[in-house]
Amino acid sequence: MATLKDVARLAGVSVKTVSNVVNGYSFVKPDNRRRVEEALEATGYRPNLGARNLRRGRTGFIALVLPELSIPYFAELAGLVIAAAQEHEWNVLIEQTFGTLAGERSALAALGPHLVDAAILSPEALQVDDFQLPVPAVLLGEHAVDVPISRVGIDNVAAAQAAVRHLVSLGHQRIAAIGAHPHRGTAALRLEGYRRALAEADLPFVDELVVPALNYHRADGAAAMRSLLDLRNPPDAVFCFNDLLAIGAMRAAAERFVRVPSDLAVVGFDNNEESVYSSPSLTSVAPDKAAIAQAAVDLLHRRVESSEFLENVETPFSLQVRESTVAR
Amino acid sequence: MATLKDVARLAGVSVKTVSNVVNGYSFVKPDNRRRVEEALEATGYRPNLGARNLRRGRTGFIALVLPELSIPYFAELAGLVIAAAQEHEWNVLIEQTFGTLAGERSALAALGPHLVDAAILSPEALQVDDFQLPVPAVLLGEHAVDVPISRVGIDNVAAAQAAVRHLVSLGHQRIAAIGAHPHRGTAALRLEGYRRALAEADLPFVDELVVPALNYHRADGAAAMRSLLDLRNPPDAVFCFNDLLAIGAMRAAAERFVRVPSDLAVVGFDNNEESVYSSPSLTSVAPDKAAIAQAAVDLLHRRVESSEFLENVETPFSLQVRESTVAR
DNA sequence: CATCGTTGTTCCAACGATGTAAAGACCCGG
DNA sequence: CCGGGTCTTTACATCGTTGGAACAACGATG
Repeated sequence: MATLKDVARLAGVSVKTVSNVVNGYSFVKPDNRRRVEEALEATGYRPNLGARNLRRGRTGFIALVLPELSIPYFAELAGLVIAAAQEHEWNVLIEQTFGTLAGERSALAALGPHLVDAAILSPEALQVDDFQLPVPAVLLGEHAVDVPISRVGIDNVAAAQAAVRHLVSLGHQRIAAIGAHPHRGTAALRLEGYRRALAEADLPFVDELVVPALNYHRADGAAAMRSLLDLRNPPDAVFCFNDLLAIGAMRAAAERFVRVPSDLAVVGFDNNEESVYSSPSLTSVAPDKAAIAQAAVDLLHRRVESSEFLENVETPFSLQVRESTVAR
Repeated sequence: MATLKDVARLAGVSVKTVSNVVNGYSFVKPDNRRRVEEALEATGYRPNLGARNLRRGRTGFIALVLPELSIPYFAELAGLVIAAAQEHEWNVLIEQTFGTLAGERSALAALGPHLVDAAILSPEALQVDDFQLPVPAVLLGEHAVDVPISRVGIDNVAAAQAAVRHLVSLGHQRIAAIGAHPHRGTAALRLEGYRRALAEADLPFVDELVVPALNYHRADGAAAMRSLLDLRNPPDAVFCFNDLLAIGAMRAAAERFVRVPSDLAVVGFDNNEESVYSSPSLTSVAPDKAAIAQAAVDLLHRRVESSEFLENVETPFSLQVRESTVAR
């Protein structure tokens, strides 16, 4: 593989002159520039990024730390982050934590300061002490603990409130919630939005209608729904804290011959592509994932470039109404 | 951040001795070793991977080039590849091609020889000339063109045949296929499996029952299904070349009040998690994705270490029978 | 014609790690 | 106490790149 030295020899100039041409330095004689460019062409020179970054003190990578790629929300987000990072000539390194404290800690430990320039984190279990990060970072979504790191995400309270308001507006009275979680920050906020929407409609907050979910997988949604359907007085609507829970809930409902939406309205959260094609299709809170990815990457880029302190960014969301809350 | 030099100064030895301790070189006096280890501990030294790799001529990264992370199959696979790569101390860099020739070419161009040690490719449009790769590579799945690169994947013909055989065994006579594609290698093989299964059951191969799909998204499956349902004599079963097509097909069927599986049996391919929870759940060919990821990474590792030439690897698959082909 | 400022180029050091060769410490037998 | 081998450590060069200083060439200025 050709190095600067090879190109320099071929063009009959010094290594530094070639470097200057490659990096767009202005003061190079047209004649030399031409010769260097020809030599670059002839050798097919590509800079050794490792060496360049060693010299520059940068790595050219950012880390994206998330629970699991098999969760559609994170897969979609990862795709968008990769695309956004490309604009800043960053490559993305994905670390999976599987939502465990140990997984998150080991992911953070792995990203030594020399491996990445910055990190985008989507933690679920980390504690305050863990946030001694060696590089600039952004948190996606909320987190229970209060740490001085910028956050990017939607207003979870307002989003949940909008979802439940929608159910209220359709006349539902016994509205359940699936996805309460002891440590997850977003869960607490979505629960708060649920609570507020009930309150403003003068509906009672009923403990038995709020079902926890330890993981946010389809199986957890199905299990939670089964327990709700077992109640003496089951709900007529359910707000799930993510789409996977909702898909699982709809599945459990179908198994009991409970019809959605006529017997039970369902709202999800995340607006996965999957939810558009399920039968029935799923009404869902739709965070602008592209905006989240873009904001997170841009924020990190400005932070790395200028080390300015940066605020949190609130991205927009919308409610996508589909069949699961209105009759076909 | 601490470097070898800092540690050496603190321990009162040369840089190389510290390097020797870090790399487990045997001949270090116990006394020095102890002092170095203390100094390592005290400084919290972490090697600069960029510098190490510059010296060693390796990068510590492999590329995973795939169409799109928002396609569940590739997201799940990516997660498994990341996990498998960790065992060899490799980090994974994901490049998305969006299934276009331009996208694939630019992804290949991006992975200069200095960026990654090896690459795992899942191409859909590349042509023979494009396979002048600067690093060892593995192809996932088949590809129409014949190039001297190891492949890892299942026997697509046999898998498709098993799927269609299953439909035949349930008594279906007019079995359609969705997903034919002019350039995609896997599409041709799955079509061949379909053809063979029909032939061995003495069923006719009917042109109008084979529907192409340019992309393998849910929308394409839905469109294809609609065209099949518009036929004067619609099929009583359909084999889709991936699960997304099948999900789309089931959705289109539901919209026309065609019941699955009683009016129409559906089989998919890939066994996405999504397919377990759809209503009805989807019968699907299940490639062993973990085995594919593991085999691809291991093969590359051996190739990089020893530069031995390596054969293709055929991984196992199974057929997961679910509600879409049997009555609930 | 000496001086100056601008422009263009080269040389050298450095980023942090490791391979090599050679020097130093140590122990043994003679 | 010396020669010779085995451990152990060190100095140095090197990977490919870039920043900075030094230097060279040049026309313009006084």
